[in-house]
Amino acid sequence: MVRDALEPCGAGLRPRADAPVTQVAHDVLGCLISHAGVTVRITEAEAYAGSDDPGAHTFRGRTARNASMFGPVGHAYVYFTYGMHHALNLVCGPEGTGHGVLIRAGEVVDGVDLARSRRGGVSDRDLARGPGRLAQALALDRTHDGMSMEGSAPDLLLVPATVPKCTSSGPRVGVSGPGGDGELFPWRFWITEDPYVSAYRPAKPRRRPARP
DNA sequence: ACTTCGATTGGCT
DNA sequence: GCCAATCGAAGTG
Repeated sequence: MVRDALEPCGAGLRPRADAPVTQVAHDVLGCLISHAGVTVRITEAEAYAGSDDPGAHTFRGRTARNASMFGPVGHAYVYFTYGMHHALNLVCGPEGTGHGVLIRAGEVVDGVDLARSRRGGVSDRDLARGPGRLAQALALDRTHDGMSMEGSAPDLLLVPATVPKCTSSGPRVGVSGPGGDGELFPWRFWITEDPYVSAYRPAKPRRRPARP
């Protein structure tokens, strides 16, 4: 079995609770994820490991915002950030650990017209190239936080497709502090040389306020 | 109650 | 390359 970190679940797949979150982030590459009439082939994902991971939203424990990350696998964590963007995670690991995989980018392979209308005339390459863009293409917002990937008609469907020829890993995007150290947490995974992978940007250094 | 800033994006220099 | 947008979560007092 090639994708050991995923298991059958209703009409599709879900992360295995006993699989390392990094392996899930790798194994979702090349899979198809569908919501609201659009299907995306996943090209890039990042692992976040709860209380073990200073870069994770769940590092400091459960809050109203991140509660769904502490739930069981087979559900999504969708959060709102920067006052305007949403991002999609798959809940991973044993219930209560707060582990998850951020789906960072992909190629729209079905429902292209719908995705274009949601994304307002950008190039097809940019329809879902980046976490905020991908969430917009899939029409995801906070109302979808906690949605199920299970059942015969799940809210979010993950299915296998062609396994990528070659994958790469490296530091996570936009993660500052200890969790941003690629040597400790090289937990961004992508399909090597795929044009639908987002551009890497280092975390912006924290600016100190000027003191008069 | 108040302040800071974010797992980002798009527009402009 | 640089920065404004935009708002709520989380941290501080």
